[in-house]
Amino acid sequence: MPLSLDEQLRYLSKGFAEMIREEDLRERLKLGRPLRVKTGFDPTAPDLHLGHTVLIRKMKHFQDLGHTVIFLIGDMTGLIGDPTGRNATRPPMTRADIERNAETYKQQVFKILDPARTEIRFNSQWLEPLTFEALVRLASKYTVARLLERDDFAKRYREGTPISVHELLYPLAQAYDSVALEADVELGGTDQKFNLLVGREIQRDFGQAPQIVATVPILEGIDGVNKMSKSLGNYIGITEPPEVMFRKVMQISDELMYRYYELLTDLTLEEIGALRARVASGALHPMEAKIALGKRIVADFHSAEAAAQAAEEFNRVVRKKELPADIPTVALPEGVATAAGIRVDKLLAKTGLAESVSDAQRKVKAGAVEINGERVTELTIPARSGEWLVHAGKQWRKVRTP
RNA sequence: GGACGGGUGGCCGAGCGGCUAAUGGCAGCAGACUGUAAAUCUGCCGCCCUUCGGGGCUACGGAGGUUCGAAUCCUCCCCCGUCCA
Repeated sequence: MPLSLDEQLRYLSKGFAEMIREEDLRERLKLGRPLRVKTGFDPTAPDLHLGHTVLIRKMKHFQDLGHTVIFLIGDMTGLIGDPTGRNATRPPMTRADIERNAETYKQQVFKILDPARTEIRFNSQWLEPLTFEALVRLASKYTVARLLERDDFAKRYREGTPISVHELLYPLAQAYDSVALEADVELGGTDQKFNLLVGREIQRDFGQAPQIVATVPILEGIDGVNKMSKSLGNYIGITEPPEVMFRKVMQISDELMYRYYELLTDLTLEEIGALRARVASGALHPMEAKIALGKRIVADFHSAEAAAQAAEEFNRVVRKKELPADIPTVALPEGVATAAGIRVDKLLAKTGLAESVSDAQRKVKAGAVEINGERVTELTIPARSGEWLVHAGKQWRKVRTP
C-alpha cells in the first residue's frame, strides 16, 4: 500500500537526531524514483555492535520504502592506515584483510538489511585511480579554516594534539565519495555531521544536487557514559551469543534502558513513554522492563527461542546464583599437583580463570575463589580426585583429575 | 633551519639521586549491598618463584655514561607540541 508523502517522511525521519534538510528530502521524494542512500563504514571494525545497528535500522527504513541503500566500505582508510590519530601504530590493512572484513560485514548487516536492495561498494574504486592533480583540484575546493571548524580538529588544534594532513583530507575524500556515488541522501552518526555536510558542498561544486544529510544519535555503551565502542569494551556485539547479549543488556542502568528502547527497538515514542510511566508508578518492576528489552534485542539477532533461553539462563545463574548450563570442562593442567597438594593459584592461571599466577593469588586472597562451593583461603589445598567445580568471580570451570 | 617546552604503568597525571613496582584520578578485578544493574562502601590492581615470612626479574621514549645507588644527573639519538623562519 503506497504511503502518502507525509507518511513516507514521517517513517523515514523517525529516530534521526537531525536532518538537513527535511524540505529537501520532501522534494527529492517527489521525484518518485528510488533514492540513492549512502552510508559509509570503516573496514577495520568488522565486528558490528548495537551502536552500528541504530544506523543500519535507519538504512532498512529507506529500503522498506523502495530506496537503494549503498553500503560503502571505506577501504581507502584501511589501505592508508589509521585516520583517527588515536592509534598511530596500527599497521595498514592488506587487500585480503579488507575483503575478509567485507564478507563479515555482509553476514552481519544482512541480519537487518535486504540484500536485494543493498549495493556494497568500496571507495578505493574511485579514490585509487585519482591522480595527484585531481586530488589537488579537489583540495582546492575547500579551505583549511573551514576544515578546522570541525569540532575535534578545532579542539585538537587548540590543545596542541597533532593533526596529520591526511586527516584533513578525510572529509574531502568522503565528500568525493558522495560525488562518485551520486548520493541523494547520506546517513551517519551525529559525529559525522561535519563530514556529511562537506559532501553537500563538494557535490555542488561538481554540479550535483547536494545530498540530504541525516544523522542518528550516538548510542551510549553499557557503561552509560561513553559511546558504544569495541575498544572501550562497553559494547554489545551483534554476533555475540544470546546469553552474553542478554547479560550485557541487563547490566545497563535503568535510565539507559529507555534510550535503548528508543534506538534499538521498533517501539514508538508513545509506547516507550507509557512503559516509563508504568515503571514510575510501580505497576511494572524496572527489572521486568529490562528483561523485555533484553529479549527483544536478542530476538532481533538470534531468535525468540534463543532469547527466552537466554533470559532463563540469566535468571538461573545470576539471580538465583545457580550453576550456568554450560561450564567448560578442563583436564587438570600440568604443574598444578605438587607433593604439597594442589596449587590453586596455578590452577586458576592455567585454566583461564585468572590472567596470571599473580592475579590468581590476588583472587584467592580476595576471597573470590570457590571449589565445590567452598571458599578457598589457601594457595595450596590437599589433593583430591574426581571432577570438581572451580568458581572464580563470574567464571566457572569443571576440572577433571586423571 | 632556530628558540623553547615535552615523552612515566591500559589512559590521564605526580615524582626530579636512595625511603619508588613508582602519589593521585579514571578504567579494570574481587568482596559487601541490590533488582542483575546503577550508586555506595571495602580490598586488590607488572611478571615469576615461595615453606606466605619473603625472594627474584622487568619497567619511567631509545642507546650509552656518571654514581655504592638513576624515572630522577650527563651525552647522543628518536618522537611530539608551541613560536619564529
